[in-house]
Amino acid sequence: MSITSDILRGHTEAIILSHLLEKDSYGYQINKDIMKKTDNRYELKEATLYSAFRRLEQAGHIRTYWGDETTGARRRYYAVTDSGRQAYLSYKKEWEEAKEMIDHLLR
Amino acid sequence: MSITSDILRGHTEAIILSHLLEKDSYGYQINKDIMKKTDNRYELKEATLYSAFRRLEQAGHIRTYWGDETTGARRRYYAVTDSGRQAYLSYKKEWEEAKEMIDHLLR
DNA sequence: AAATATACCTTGACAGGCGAGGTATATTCT
DNA sequence: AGAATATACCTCGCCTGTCAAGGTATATTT
Repeated sequence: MSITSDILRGHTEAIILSHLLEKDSYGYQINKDIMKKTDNRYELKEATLYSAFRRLEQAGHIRTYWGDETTGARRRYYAVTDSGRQAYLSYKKEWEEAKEMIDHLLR
Repeated sequence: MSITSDILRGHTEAIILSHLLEKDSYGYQINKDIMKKTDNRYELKEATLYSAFRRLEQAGHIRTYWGDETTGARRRYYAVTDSGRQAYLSYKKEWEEAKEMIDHLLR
């Protein structure tokens, strides 16, 4: 496993929540968007993405609904819940703290 | 597993290398030092610490020697090798990049 | 007709973190 | 003197997030 993967580990859910806070979206799109946002430096792998969706839904942080496409493949959309908004803020705070700590420890 | 643990995951080796760059040290001491450095907000658990030592030694990033204590329990000291210095710099650079990326994705 | 793009999903392996347990020596407390 | 604590080392086996590999279905492009 690359170092990058391990450094990014644990941020998946926060990244998804953050992205969904902008607007509801679906798996395939999120995957593409993250790659674009990072200039292809980071790909949120599909298997990782879907297992994160399951955890987030299980925790009540997101809810899902099917899109009403009349053409093309069906899309399962995800939306952040109130609980998800809270979780995002909590994650964010934790990240700020962790960032400071790691910076300190790696000095 | 707490969120913090997952966020910290993957930084263990870098944290150890960084610490050893200051001065050679041994397991028990490093464990205490990290706790002190972080105001007890983060404990590098012993099992985690020792498995990281094994990996670092395996990779040639650290070498070990026994202390010459005439009293108290014996101490196994660890020292960073040239390869370890390189690895530290590489880790550090990756961290700076990852940090920027996560900040961007969590915006 | 075949290839590609869009879109969903599951399974099983892998690796790092760590709880729980173990050993041994020295010091402090009652 | 005996018990408890601190110092110091270590291993085993579970847990969990990541991801390679595989699968399905529809629409478009070649």
